[in-house]
Amino acid sequence: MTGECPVLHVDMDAFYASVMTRDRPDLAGCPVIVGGGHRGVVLSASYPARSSGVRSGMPMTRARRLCPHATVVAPDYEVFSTVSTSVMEIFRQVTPRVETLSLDEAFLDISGATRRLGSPVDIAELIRARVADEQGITCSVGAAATVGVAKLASRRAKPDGIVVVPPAETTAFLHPLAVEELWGVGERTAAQLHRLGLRTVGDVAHTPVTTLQRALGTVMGGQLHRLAWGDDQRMVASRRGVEEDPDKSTGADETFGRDIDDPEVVLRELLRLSAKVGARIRAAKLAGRTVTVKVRFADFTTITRSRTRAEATDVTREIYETAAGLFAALGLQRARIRLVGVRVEGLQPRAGTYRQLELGARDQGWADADQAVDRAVLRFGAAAVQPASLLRSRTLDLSA
DNA sequence: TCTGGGGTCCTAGGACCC
DNA sequence: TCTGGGGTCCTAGGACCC
Repeated sequence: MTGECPVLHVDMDAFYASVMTRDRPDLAGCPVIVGGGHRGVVLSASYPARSSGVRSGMPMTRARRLCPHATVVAPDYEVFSTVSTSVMEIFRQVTPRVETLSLDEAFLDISGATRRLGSPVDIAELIRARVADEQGITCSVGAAATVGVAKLASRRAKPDGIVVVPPAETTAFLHPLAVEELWGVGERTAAQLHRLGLRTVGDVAHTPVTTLQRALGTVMGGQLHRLAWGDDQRMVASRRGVEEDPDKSTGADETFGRDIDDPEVVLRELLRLSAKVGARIRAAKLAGRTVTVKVRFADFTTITRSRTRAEATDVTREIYETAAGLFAALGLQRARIRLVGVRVEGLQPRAGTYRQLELGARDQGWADADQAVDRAVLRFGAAAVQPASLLRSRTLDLSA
């Protein structure tokens, strides 16, 4: 059976909450919620908090009501990222075939590692022991023949466990599960399936694929039907270096502390977000052609407007001017705005100085300004450079 | 004091080209 | 004077994931 379950899915248990509290013995066994901001949501909750009904994604206000005694901790993404890097390194010492899904979970193809390290259960225990010893947090592991089943198995294993699903037991494992357990089935799709009278994965499996496709679309319908039979061809896609596998888009958005109806404030925020996105794109040596602005109104309705430029850009000023133009074209008359966002899509590698030769003298000035900002941020940190100064003076004041 | 922030993928209509 | 069809790009929205 060693060769029958070549895919592991490893998932940290309550990752953010575990990391934030591992050095706090006083909080062991206590309800802990990672989140914050007065308009925020729960990012992660410890298991004692979950037993009160707290879930990630839930508004903080509701979480506090459900679990008034919980300790609320602000997230520290630098620590999360450091722990994540170490954990992924443990995985890579087991097999080079690691597909990172997020900071706290990954697929491992262990088909080449069993001769050296033993059965899937042996390997899962090895990983769990090392993660616990070296990082002080627990994780759960699912083992199966395919990524889709391994992912469901690890959820079944939580917290702090292992579940192996051999191929012969796949349908017996899958079919009793609720449809919302399937990867890709969220609230909306689950409601659609319920309307068809389908509540379990087995129900989906025994529904003609054409019926599913009529209700959910060709791709989704076909995918769900295959998943319900544990039939998924997708292999573990070990992510290569970022050079070969860059992001397709990058963006930033921000919910205001309170709803805003002053266009000046919105524009200043668009500039700040454009600078943030521009800096990220330049750091990754990318450039993108499509700029998208997102606006969420007080009633939570959300719209996007995008424009594709003739040439890819990584220049903050160009991103900002495109974004500001899109926002102005909305013609909003003091609408109450909850959130704005800026995203650059269609990212492609930016080859060295090619871009700069294309620029006119004025634009070259903005690219130079960006480089000065990037250098200043590297030396003094992001707080040293206030993008708002760009807006007001149209020149870069490094003394700011 | 309901509802974050970072992404990916799919759909659908219209423009435009051959 | 009654009109094809395929392919690609662009835009907007929606669903989903962590």
